[in-house]
Amino acid sequence: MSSPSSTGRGRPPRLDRARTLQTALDLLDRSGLDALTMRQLAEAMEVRAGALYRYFATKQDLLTAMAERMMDGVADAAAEPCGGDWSERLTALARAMRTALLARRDGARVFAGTHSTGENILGFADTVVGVMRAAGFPDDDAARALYTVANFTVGHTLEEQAALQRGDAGPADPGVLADTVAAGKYPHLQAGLPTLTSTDFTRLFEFGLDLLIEGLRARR
Amino acid sequence: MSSPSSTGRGRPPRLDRARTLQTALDLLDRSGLDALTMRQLAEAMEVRAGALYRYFATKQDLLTAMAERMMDGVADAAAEPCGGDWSERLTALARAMRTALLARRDGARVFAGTHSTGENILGFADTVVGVMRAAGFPDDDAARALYTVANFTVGHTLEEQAALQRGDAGPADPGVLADTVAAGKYPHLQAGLPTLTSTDFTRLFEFGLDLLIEGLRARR
DNA sequence: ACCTGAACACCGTTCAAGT
DNA sequence: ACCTGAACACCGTTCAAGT
Repeated sequence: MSSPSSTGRGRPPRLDRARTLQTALDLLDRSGLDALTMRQLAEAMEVRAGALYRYFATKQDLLTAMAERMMDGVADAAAEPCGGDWSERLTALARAMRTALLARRDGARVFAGTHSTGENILGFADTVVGVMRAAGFPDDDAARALYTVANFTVGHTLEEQAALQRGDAGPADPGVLADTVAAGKYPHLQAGLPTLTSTDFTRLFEFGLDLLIEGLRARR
Repeated sequence: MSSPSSTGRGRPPRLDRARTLQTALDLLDRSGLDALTMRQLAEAMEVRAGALYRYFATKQDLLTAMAERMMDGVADAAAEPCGGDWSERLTALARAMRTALLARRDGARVFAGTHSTGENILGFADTVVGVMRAAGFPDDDAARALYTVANFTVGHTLEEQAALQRGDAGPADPGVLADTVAAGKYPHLQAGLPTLTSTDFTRLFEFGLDLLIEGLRARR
């Protein structure tokens, strides 16, 4: 064990993994992913950028640890609907994942850009597959359901946070879209305009999630 | 009209939007998104980086144009299943989108990071909504179906290309996962291991797409 | 009109040297 | 053991000046 702060020898460290991670998450919320640089983080911790590399080998490692931490407690959502069947549990898990990503600025982008193998995501994955197996789904369908729900949730939340950051009112920007569509081309988009520019991302997410659940029900 | 190369005055330009865009796409395929810098692109075009800004106001604008170009012809996929019903057409459109993103290195990342309002994506969106409306779906469900299918497709392909770039054999890396899972925790992941480490991303995509189609069928 | 040269204000990362 | 200082090899973007 030659990892940092292993014994009481030497100066007490001004840095540690946990505090660095927390400061990084705070900085993410304040400034967004593009402004989350090793130098800005170092400044927030009152050290030089080089010092951070004692605790995270690369910035990618830091981002992975951030993604892992975002998923803290998400798997517990399966236990919430006590008497719930598989569909209620799976719905609760997907909602909890979206909520966790939405809870931090650029949360979906951070998650999509990393590949954690920590206990929070593995625990989440195990829980989802477990719910499906307990419901009688074969192992391969249970595994595929995990990916489908997770990929949809990430894809949706990526779009949702991007639209929020762009300042769009809803899934599509009303101003831009209305002008283009009014020209006469895209008649179907014109018909869908109220929904396309609606602000209700939650309803959009629930729609897609419901499709997946119904599709799984049909397969069972 | 004071845009570049408007009249025959002055030196013939060594640069233009179309050639720059094509070179950028070629460079993307050769080097990947992280190595696609304005300086590297300029070098490939034998100019200095500053010259590119006469044709694209920002790098983000260039990436948006790249994403738009990737979607070229994707909407045509709806016409392919000639006698097909809405479900076959929607399936064809989703497959065509995934194929288009897979066709270029980091295609999904480029697409997810931009927000084109060009005729290729608007045409794609209009076509998808049109297929759903023609099938009798109400306008709001048609619009939501578009987002659900698109967000799932982007989310899936993002994961697929990330796994390919990581060199994983399948959706999850066998080596890493097998070790962690063998420890005894995550019993459900252990059961799903064959599928989780399977190399068949196409099958995974088709599974999710089928769930969405079946969910839509149930709603209609 | 189109491009160069040079700068501005940054990046992630490394590593000898200090304490 | 832990951090600084300084460097390396880059970024995106701007803009006066050349041709």
